[in-house]
Amino acid sequence: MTTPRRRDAAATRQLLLDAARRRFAADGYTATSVRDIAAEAGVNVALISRYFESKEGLFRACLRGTVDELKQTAFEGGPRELAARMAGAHSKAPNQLLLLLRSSGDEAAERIRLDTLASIAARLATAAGTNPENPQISVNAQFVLATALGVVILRSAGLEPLSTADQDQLTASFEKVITALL
Amino acid sequence: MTTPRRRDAAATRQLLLDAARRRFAADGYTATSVRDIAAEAGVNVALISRYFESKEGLFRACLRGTVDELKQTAFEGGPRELAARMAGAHSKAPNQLLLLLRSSGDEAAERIRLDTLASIAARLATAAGTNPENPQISVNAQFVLATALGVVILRSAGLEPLSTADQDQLTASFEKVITALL
DNA sequence: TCGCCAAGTCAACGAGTGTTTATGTGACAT
DNA sequence: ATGTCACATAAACACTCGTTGACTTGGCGA
Repeated sequence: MTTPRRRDAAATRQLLLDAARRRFAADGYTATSVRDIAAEAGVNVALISRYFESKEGLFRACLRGTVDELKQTAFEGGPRELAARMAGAHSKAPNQLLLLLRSSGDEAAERIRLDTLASIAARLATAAGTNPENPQISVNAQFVLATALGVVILRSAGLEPLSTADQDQLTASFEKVITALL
Repeated sequence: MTTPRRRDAAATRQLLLDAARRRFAADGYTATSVRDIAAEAGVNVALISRYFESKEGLFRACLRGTVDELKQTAFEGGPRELAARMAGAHSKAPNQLLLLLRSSGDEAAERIRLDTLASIAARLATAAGTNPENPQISVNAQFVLATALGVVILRSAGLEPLSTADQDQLTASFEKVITALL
């Protein structure tokens, strides 16, 4: 095992990715400048273009990471487990979900965003065990997704008492929505 | 009745307001430039500063209009009426709700935004007739609001089948959420 | 009819944007 | 110890942003 190098391309790349995810999720794409990201990461601005080609490239890389993480999370179990998992995602990694709502104007990124959202809703519908062919069920599953996203937004906006609600309260509300819709 | 004047300050002011509402709601605050708004309104850019003092002033004016309209809409009746009213708002004036989610970075506007959202949730809770002192009820009411906002976002993003769902389908799903939570 | 003032136009400003280019520099292989 | 090259930096680029001031023009009152 080598001691951490002072000049490590992979490490600084990761620093940029982490900083960008936080900034993009918090302030949105256009409101975040590459200088903001570089400053938060503690590296030089030019490295963004070097490692990610462009600001859009950096955003796509952030999105790719989020999509990968979401693909790994399993949607299984009854409504109670599903609700608990959702509430956990809110307190653990709210940035992941927020990022899916940030529009960049880039065509490719927008398609990834939409496909990911649709995929989550579809997995929700099938996990619920209800007939996925029923169109009303699809709408209901996307309603559940809408609820989860709306909660993330309102919490990040600082709306009380939602933003300080503990995990049990979130789980209870989520469970009611899920059982009612799926 | 006078013929419409070619140079009408009030009329051009309204043109700017309408264009700004559309643009801000669709693309967000920072992603929308004053030149975009002026072009869509068909007027000169300098008139924004003249009539609204600044871009922030124009945004505040848009927000004020939305808040006024929302204050006039009544939240009364049973879950079915509430659900129908919500579904109607989505097909009629989605921009109004979207605008409440657009952050401008301006302190005053942000406070108006948050206060309005909290007020809607509170009115939802009291309209449901349940005990508003129960903290879990407050969270549930804000969950209903979160669902409504999430649906607006997903619809504006073009997520199928949600964005092409008709009013009856939306009403049915909203009703399930409302009865489950309130 | 004509002067006046509100309504609208135009060009420019400084600040901030994303990106690139030339230059520096630290750490490993020899 | 030193040469070398990937890693990093700083300065500058061209461009867009919001805003401002001087200018023009249209339409109503006298």
